[in-house]
Amino acid sequence: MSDLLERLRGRGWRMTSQRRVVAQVLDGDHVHLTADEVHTLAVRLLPEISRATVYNTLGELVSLGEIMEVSAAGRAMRYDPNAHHPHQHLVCSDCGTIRDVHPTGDPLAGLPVAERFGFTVSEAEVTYRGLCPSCASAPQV
Amino acid sequence: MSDLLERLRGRGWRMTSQRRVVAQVLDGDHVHLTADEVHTLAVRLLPEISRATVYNTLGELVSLGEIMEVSAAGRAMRYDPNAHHPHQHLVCSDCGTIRDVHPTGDPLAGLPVAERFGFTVSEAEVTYRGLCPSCASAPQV
DNA sequence: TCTTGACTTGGACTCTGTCCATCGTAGGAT
DNA sequence: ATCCTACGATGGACAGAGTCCAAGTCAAGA
Repeated sequence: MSDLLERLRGRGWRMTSQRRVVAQVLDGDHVHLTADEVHTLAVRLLPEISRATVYNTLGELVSLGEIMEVSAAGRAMRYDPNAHHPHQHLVCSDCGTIRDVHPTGDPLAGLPVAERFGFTVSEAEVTYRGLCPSCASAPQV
Repeated sequence: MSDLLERLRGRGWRMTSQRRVVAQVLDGDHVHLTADEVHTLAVRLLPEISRATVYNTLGELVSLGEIMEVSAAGRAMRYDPNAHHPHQHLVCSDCGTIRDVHPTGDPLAGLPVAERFGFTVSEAEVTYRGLCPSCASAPQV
C-alpha cells in the first residue's frame, strides 16, 4: 500500500502527517479494523490525532475507492484495506470477526433477468455467516 | 400475517396489546421499516407504547424467526416481515430502494470447505446492487 | 517567505440501541 | 368471577458509533 500515498498525492490530496499515519495503520495488518481501532493504533504513532480526523480520512479513502466499508450488523463499521481484489466476507455471528473469502462462480449469475425488475445490476455482495472456531467451542451466552 | 398472533400464542407468548400493535404495524405494508418507524406507527395505534417495548418485541420476533433484520450500512437496522420465504435483496445504489428477490441455487454452495477457515457456516446473505430503472435513466449526481 | 484554503481539533451533539428498577397485567388456578 | 404471580411494559439513564462546527494549524504553490 506504499503506493497508496503516491496515488493520493496524484489526486490532489494534501499530504498531512495524520493521513500518512492512517494509511500506515491500514497497511499494517490485513485485518478489518473498526474506525475506533484505527484511531487507537494511530494514536500510538501520532498521539494528538483526533477521532474526527480518523473518521474523515477513512470516509475519504472509501469514496476514493481505496478501502471498503464492511457493515457488521449492529456493530461498528469495519474498513477493508483490500479493496482492489474482489472478494466476499465470512463473519462470525458471535464475536464479529471477519475473514476475506473467495467463493467459486459468479454470484450475479444466480439472479435471473426476470428477478431484476429492470435494475442494471452491477455487483453482488455476499456475506457468509456462522461461528468461528473459537466461538463454536466456547459456551455461548 | 393474522396467523402470526396464533403462532406466537402457540409458543407461549403472552398476548399484550403492545405486541398486537407491533404485529399489526409490520403487517401493514411490506416495506422494510426501521425500529423507530415501527415505534412511530405503533404510537398512532397505542399512544403509550414505549420504545423499549418495540425494541424488545422486534428482537423477540427476530429470534423466533418471524421477521428478519436487514442491515443498511451505517443506518438503522430494518425489519423485514417476509421471513418465511427465503429471499435476498436488490438495492439501488443511488436512491436506496430495496426489492426482495429470489435467486436460483444455494449461495452456500459457492464457498468451498477450504475457504471456510474452520467456521461453522450457516447462512449466506446476498445483496445485489445496481441502479433501479428510474435512477438508471435519470442523470446521476 | 508569504498566503491561503484545505485540514485538524476536540467537544458537543445526534442517532441507535440497551439496561434496569419498578409497575402493570394476561391468563392459569381456584 | 376473583386472585396470584411471573412475564411483560415503562421510561429514563446510559452507552457506542458517528457527525458537526467554530476556531486554530499548516502544506504547498506563488
